[in-house]
Amino acid sequence: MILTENMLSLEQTLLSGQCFRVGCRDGLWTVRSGADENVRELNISQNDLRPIEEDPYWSNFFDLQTDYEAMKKYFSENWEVMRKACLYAPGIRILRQNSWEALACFVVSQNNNIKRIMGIVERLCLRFGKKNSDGVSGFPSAQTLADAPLDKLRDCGLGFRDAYIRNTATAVLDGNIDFDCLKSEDIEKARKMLTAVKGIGPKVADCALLFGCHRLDCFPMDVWMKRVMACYFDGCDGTIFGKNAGVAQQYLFHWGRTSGILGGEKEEK
DNA sequence: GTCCAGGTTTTTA
DNA sequence: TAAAAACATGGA
Repeated sequence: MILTENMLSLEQTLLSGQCFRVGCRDGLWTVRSGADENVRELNISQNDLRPIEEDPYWSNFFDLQTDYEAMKKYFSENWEVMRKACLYAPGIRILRQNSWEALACFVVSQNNNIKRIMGIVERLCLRFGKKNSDGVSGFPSAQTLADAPLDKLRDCGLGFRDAYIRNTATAVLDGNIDFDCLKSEDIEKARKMLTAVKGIGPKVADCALLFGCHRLDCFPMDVWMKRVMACYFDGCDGTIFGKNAGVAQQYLFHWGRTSGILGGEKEEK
């Protein structure tokens, strides 16, 4: 397979607010993913994506087995606004991230901005995560964060989210949150399993399901998506887009937030 | 100094 | 029930 930029754009995918352990210097992207000593690091540039195609872990991470061309075609043929959003950033894909890491990161994300989220997540990894053989710190385990003193968590910049992170970690340890269930259960049951935790509301739950469990039917409604849906889709919810609504959501979110169409600011790099 | 950030919980009317 | 306030933190 020859991966074109229309099939995978590192910038569009990695900076669309779905993952937080990512950086770019002089066109070289660094991506880290995984918990504790299982963390992996990828260094890659847009003009040579072969390391992704040749490594099963990263092929899966970037979801290469899923046909985004077909989804974009379906969206574009049925909604003129979707056609614009798909043309605006055709290289977006939904990453297959570690479920626990994604859930915890989106708990951090509430009432927060992406730059700060990235900093907090990095400090959590450096302070609490175990390193792999290359010395890269992984995302800390649920056990580690459940056991961490709240003031040590807060030192990472979590603010009022410190207890939310602990609650979430504890729920995972106790089996009240079970990722196998989240991936297979009825979507409403999965949502309830998540929102039972104090600190996880409907938006964070949907992000955890879409970005951490690859539940493509989930359609996180943040302030940007509410504006997009109100302005261009007669106030409908995501169900109009069908079983892959979450993918439509990501194209619309990125378009609405960074194109200036809604009067939004351009995303800083 | 004020406002905001891919929200959620708690309080108030 | 529904709307408003509170919640930490740092950058604009």
